[in-house]
Parts: sequence; C-alpha cells; structure tokens
Amino acid sequence: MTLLQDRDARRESLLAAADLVVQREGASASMAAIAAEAGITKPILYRHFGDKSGLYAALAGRHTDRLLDALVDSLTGGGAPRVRVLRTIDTYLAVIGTEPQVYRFLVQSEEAAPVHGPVRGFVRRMQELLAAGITHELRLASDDVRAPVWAAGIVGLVQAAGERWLEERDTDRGVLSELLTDLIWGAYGQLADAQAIRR
Amino acid sequence: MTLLQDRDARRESLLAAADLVVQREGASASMAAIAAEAGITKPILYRHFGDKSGLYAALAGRHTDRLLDALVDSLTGGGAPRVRVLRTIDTYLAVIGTEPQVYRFLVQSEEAAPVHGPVRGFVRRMQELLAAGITHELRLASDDVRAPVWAAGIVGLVQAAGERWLEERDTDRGVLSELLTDLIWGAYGQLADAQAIRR
DNA sequence: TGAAGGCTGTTACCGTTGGTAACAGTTGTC
DNA sequence: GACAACTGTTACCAACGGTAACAGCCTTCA
Repeated sequence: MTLLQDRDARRESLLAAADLVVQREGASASMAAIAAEAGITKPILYRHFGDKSGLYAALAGRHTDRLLDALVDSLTGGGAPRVRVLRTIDTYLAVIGTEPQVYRFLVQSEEAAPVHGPVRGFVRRMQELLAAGITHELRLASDDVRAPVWAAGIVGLVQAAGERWLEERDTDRGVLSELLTDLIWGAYGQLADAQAIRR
Repeated sequence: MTLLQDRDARRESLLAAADLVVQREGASASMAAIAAEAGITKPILYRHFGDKSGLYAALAGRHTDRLLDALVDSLTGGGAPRVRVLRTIDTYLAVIGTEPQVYRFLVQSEEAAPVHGPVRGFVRRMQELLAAGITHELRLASDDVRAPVWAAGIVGLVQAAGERWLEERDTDRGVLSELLTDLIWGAYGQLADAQAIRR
C-alpha cells in the first residue's frame, strides 16, 4: 500500500521535474537532462514511463486532464445554453492566457510528437461532449452528421481564435469571449433551421 | 546560368526523393535514407538545405504553396461571396481528401517540427487574406478586431471539420462543403449586424 | 540469526542519427 | 599545363534514446 503511494508520489515528482526542464529547455529536452533535474539517472525514468513518448504523454495528459475538467465544469454548470458556452470559452481563454508556455508545449511544441496523443484525445472528448450537447439541445436525430461536424468546427474555431489571441493580445479576454460566442450563436441558429443530414 | 538551372533541377530531384521517402517511412525518415533514395550521400543534402529542418521546410513549403495557390484561385475567382467561400472550402476538402498523407505530414506529422514553420506561414496568409476580404465586404473599419478574429476562427473551423472528415469520411464532400458554408454564413450575419470592436 | 528474493539505484555500454571535416576527382580558365 | 572552383566521397564526432548488468538495501521467512 505505502509502496504504491511512494511510487505515485515519486512519479509525480518526476513529472514535476520534467515539467521544469521542458519549460526551461523546450520540448526537445533530453531524458538525461530531466533525470539530472530530478536528481536521479535515466534508467529510473525509463522504469517509470517506458520510453520518452510515455513520459511526454504523461506530462501532456496531466495538463489536458486539468483543462478538460475545468471546461466540463464550465459547460455543465448552471445557466442558459448561451451562458454556459460563453463561460466555457472564457475558461478556455483564461487557462491558455495564464499559462501560454503550457499551451505551446501541448499544441505547437517543436519536436514533441508524443504529445499529440493526449492532445488529440482531449480534442476528441471535447468534440464528443459538444456533439452530445448539440444533439440534445436541438433534438437532432442521433445519426445527424451535423452535430459532430459542428462540434469539431466549434472546437477548431475557438482553438484557432485563442491561438491568434495569444500571439496578438489585442483584445480583452472578456470581449473576445463575447465575440466568439456571438459568432457561434449565429451559426447555431443556422443549424437549428435547416434540414437534417443523415450519415 | 546553366549552373543555376542545374542547381535548381537538382534541388527539385532531391525534394522529390525526400518526398518519396517521407511518404514511405513517415516524417521520421533519416537524412541518410533520403540521400540513399536520391542516389547520393548526406553532405550533398546538407549543402543544399543546410540542415534537416531546412529540407523539411522546403518540402512542406512546396505543398503549402501549391495548396495556397489553389485556395487563392478559388477565393478570388468569380461569383457571389457565398459562392466563392463554398468553392474555396470545397477545394480545400478536395485537396486534403485526395492526398491525406500529405495532409498528415503537414499537420499531424509525428516528430517533424520544422514543418510547423511553413504551415504556420500558410495559415497566417490564409487568415490575412480572409480578414482583408471580410473587412472589405462588410465595410468594417481597418482597426476592427472582429475581422482577424473571425478570419482565424473560420480557418480553424474548416481545418478542424476537415480533419474530422478525413478520419470519419461519413459525408459526401459536397454535402460537407455546403454544411460548413451554411454555418459560416450564419455567423457572418451575426458579424454584420453587431457593433464594431476596435482594437 | 541469516539466507533469499525483490526493489532501487548506478555505471557503462550500444545503435542510430544529425552534422561536419578533410580529402579526391573533374571540369573550365588563363 | 597549372590553378581554381565545384562535386562528390569517406570517415569521423557528439548527442541522444534506450538497455544490460551489476551493487546495495530492506523485507520476509525458515
């Protein structure tokens, strides 16, 4: 029992060290450097994470899980649909705006392929969540392709607008959240009116 | 003169060989393998492209330039704005649907960071093009942030929906193009009505 | 008590890869 | 015919991911 606790605690401390090195040296940080930061040697890292992609996946998963939790809370909290969407977008922007290095590690990281796995998983889960919400909210048929297409689109829209905002920072976060929500709501009406498209 | 021609022709043949190897072995192809495919040795590659990221950037740039040309043609061709947007989206989907390996090399390539440069350049040019078009079409003020935000969003929306479509292939291309155009048009109206947001 | 097994940690090594220095052949020029 | 410039090669280096083999330590059980 305490063994497992020790193992988990150790794993956490290793991830913390890896986080440090990645923030400092970028995603191309070497396993030896991470091991040195943690005060141990390479084989221990490999015993814990299998290989480099395992470590990076764990590192990324940690962040995506946290982000996903925050977004799910925002989306499933109280309020009218539009309020919930606005709140979710604002939460997303708040997180990436507060920790841009983490964001860059996750989506733009030069030379960090293993990260793609967790990130894709995160994006997919977000899409599924939205698609289910849309299907329910608009009372669409369960095989109407428009829900997943729209869900994928909205995720991409917010992600791209957020990335641009990170680079430019030419708007208040709240204003941007409102603008994006407005845009989405306009298209939302479009979706509600038209005919079903079965897959 | 003929020297430059030779050099360019050679460069092209090297890129073609690199293309082959990358399609076959993925983006983690080694420089030695590419050199072997081209029938020469490593230092020649390095003399032409500087380093690995130079080669990959050239390779990616080739594809993004081609794609950008096709999209610009579609977008600036004749027809009403909605027709031009529909045509552009359809062109995009046609290209990525026809050459999914190229698409994956460009945006999902495991372990091919240098590619991000050209791809980001491509995305940025596309965003600027759209932002200018929107500003002009809706007669927005040149410092209205909504145009670039919206442009970034629409690019992200189409990209994300396209990526999902590549994985699922659960709709006809034409139907998807129409659906995306409808969605965008709905938001477009939203944008036209609201107040300006100056940066 | 003491021997055996498993866990934690290390050193030292291997194979591959990106990248380069140094050298050889070839061709055009004065 | 010497010389410069270019094209090409071999042979090497450094760094990195990954692993085998060994050493100490703590628990467990006869």
